[in-house]
Amino acid sequence: MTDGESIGTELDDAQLSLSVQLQRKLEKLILDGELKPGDKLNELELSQRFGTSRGPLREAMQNLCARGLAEAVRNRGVFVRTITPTEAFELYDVRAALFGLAGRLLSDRIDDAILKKLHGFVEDMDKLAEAQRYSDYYRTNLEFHDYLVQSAGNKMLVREYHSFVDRLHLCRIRGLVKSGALSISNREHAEMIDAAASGNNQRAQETFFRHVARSKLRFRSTLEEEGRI
Amino acid sequence: MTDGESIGTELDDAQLSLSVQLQRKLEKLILDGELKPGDKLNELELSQRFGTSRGPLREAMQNLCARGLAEAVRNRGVFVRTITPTEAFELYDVRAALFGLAGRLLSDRIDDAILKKLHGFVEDMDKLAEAQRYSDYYRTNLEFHDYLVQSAGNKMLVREYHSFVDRLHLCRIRGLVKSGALSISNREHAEMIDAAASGNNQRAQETFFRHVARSKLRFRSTLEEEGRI
DNA sequence: CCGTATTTGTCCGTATGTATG
DNA sequence: ACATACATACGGACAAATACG
Repeated sequence: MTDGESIGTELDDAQLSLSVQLQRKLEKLILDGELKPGDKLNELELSQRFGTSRGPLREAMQNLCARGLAEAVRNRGVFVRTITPTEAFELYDVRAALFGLAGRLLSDRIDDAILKKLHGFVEDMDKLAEAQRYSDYYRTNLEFHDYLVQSAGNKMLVREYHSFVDRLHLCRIRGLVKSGALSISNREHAEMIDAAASGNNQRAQETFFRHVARSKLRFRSTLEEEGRI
Repeated sequence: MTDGESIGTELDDAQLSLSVQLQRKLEKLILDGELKPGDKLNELELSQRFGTSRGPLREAMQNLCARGLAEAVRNRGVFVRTITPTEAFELYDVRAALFGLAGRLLSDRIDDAILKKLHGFVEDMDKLAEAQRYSDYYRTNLEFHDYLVQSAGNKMLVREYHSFVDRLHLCRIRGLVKSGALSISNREHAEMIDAAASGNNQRAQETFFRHVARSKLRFRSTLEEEGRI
């Protein structure tokens, strides 16, 4: 297994229908910020760009709409979804609830292997915080949260959680990119692990929930500082 | 306002794109059980049945796939989603988390008007339970839960909650259609209202969560009795 | 292995609606 | 207000790939 995993994005063709392939490409364009909120998804332009006809492309765009990454306006076209601050707050709350469930479920199935891996994440992030390597911290932080949700063992939850993380991504917030926020945030991570390891369902859920709730508050502060609210 | 609300399903045309209209019709067919899990959605047959071309129909089917009500198999077609017991349990857990969030949010904004309406629902259901009018109880029960989620004031939550309720609907469980389960269930409803009115965030969330968790247990029992597990 | 049916994707035509000058 | 240009929405016909009997 020299590679075979990381390809994924380029050569997974073949098996999937064209509309699904297009859907993923569009998704990538949006999440990478190449297509920004409010941008129009021009059928002709995109179909030529991808070398397909308009049919599959329209199907892909519909798919994005259903998942909340885009929205269609009758007779005007499809646009990248614009998330208002109010909607972002709503998304945060739902994400908190989903993440809380992850904590609750995880506390019922956590074992030494998971625990070890989780502590590894936190140690890594501690070092990255100290070294002020914000970008790496951000990435590791995402992986840490992903791993937590994955470990809860509920596929529906994983799918849904990502759906909300993706939509929040439309806001382009690297909220915690300042000063000592990193180590504070990482202290919360350690608390979450303890809560999950305690075996106390409800406590784990609440701890996980509040972690995202605090992210929401930080996000709100950022918006206020930027005068966007 | 003699009517105007109940039409909705028939004459909402005009404004919406054809693919959205078709999506709703297909959704109705599935949720009404006219199309059962595993059934194939034949493009030609359906497009003729609805009097449209394949384009909008395919877009509608993609939309259903994105929302988990159907699934597409390359070069074989689109089929109504089959929910395995395992998946159903997963759906219940996520639904519980979403419903718990509704309780938490509701406890922050509940007022006399909402409280009165909620108590009205419970009284109605008490009467229906006594009269053993199961079908009416079931419908009112759904309305009650919908109203709770609506009242939480988070549109993203409403949308997501319904998505999960719909998918669970694919299992066709009228789980609580037996004996004294109704009045027991309704006692839980009263407890939920009290918890929401207490103003205690966490308690409300937990109470709401456990209500769905108990539904999950009842569902599991039903499956076991039917030997499906 | 072959013939049929179905799906998938493409192309073109037309109508309708929106935006722009 | 009007005309033009452009994009979308929908329909229908066609070819290719694949599944199934």
